[in-house]
Amino acid sequence: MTQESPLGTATFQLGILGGMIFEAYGARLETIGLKVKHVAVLTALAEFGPTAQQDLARTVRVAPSLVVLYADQLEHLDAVQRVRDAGDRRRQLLSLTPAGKHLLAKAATLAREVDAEFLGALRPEEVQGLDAALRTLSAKHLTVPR
Amino acid sequence: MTQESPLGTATFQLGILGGMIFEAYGARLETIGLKVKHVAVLTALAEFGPTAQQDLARTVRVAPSLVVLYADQLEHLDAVQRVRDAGDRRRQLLSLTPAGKHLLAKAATLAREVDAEFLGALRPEEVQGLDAALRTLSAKHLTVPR
DNA sequence: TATTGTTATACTCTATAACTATA
DNA sequence: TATAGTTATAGAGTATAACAATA
Repeated sequence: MTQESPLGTATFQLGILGGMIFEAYGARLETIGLKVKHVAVLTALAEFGPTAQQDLARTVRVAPSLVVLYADQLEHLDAVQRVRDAGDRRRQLLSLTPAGKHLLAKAATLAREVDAEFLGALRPEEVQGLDAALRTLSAKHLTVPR
Repeated sequence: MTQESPLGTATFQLGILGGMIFEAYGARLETIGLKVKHVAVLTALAEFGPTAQQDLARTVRVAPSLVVLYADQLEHLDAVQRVRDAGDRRRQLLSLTPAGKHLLAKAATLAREVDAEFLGALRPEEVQGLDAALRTLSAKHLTVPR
């Protein structure tokens, strides 16, 4: 029998749950003046070290002009520094400041709070199953496009 | 040791993966003239039967004015009908037409294609684990607010 | 007076394209 | 001439508030 509704698909459920989770996360991030995209930028910098804005645009999958905006706002919060690349003076390398690392740690704490809130309904073995699947999916899909 | 990045949290991974999945799903839905929100409305109608637009707004968690827009567009596709509630003539009941059911079935097929594409990297037991967790989470969070 | 659906308006987010400075 | 970053502009999406019809 053909399934006549998308309700039971992983696509539909992951999409909707992901949206709800980011909504909840965004609400908590407001308390430290960040949005989810800011956290994505900070996370990329922590992961890859100082990075040119153009490269960051590919990593976070947003237009280069948006990276300018996020960088401006994060610089305003003293979370990142722009440093001219000595070798190629067109490039601005973004790097995390100590305040930025601190902010990222706070963002991580808030994310774990949302984890607890949303995953609280799961039994331990379900949490394990979810984590295992997410690990594999992240390794496959959360990569940096070239 | 405190985890200094949100990268490993379920919140971060579910949010980003959910966004990527809906992006891929949206691209496929274009081929049948729908967006994800349209599918959400159609799914709700299939699940709950003819529904007033105000109630639909709560179910799909969007502003009532947006339901008007989606209903207009879906009516244009002959996917839904507006019928005045005889008992309360202020209410417009939205109901699925045969064409709407057909469209929803197509949307379900496309969702399963995205499932296959994204979950293809998972081993069978990981798929099982993910499905079990999603089922529980959907039961908890994908409910209709009162 | 309250509620349903609708319309009008405004705001947020983001993409595209033009501009500048370096290469 | 090509590329990195920036700025300007425009479009999509959505929320808020005002309005009309019905209760």
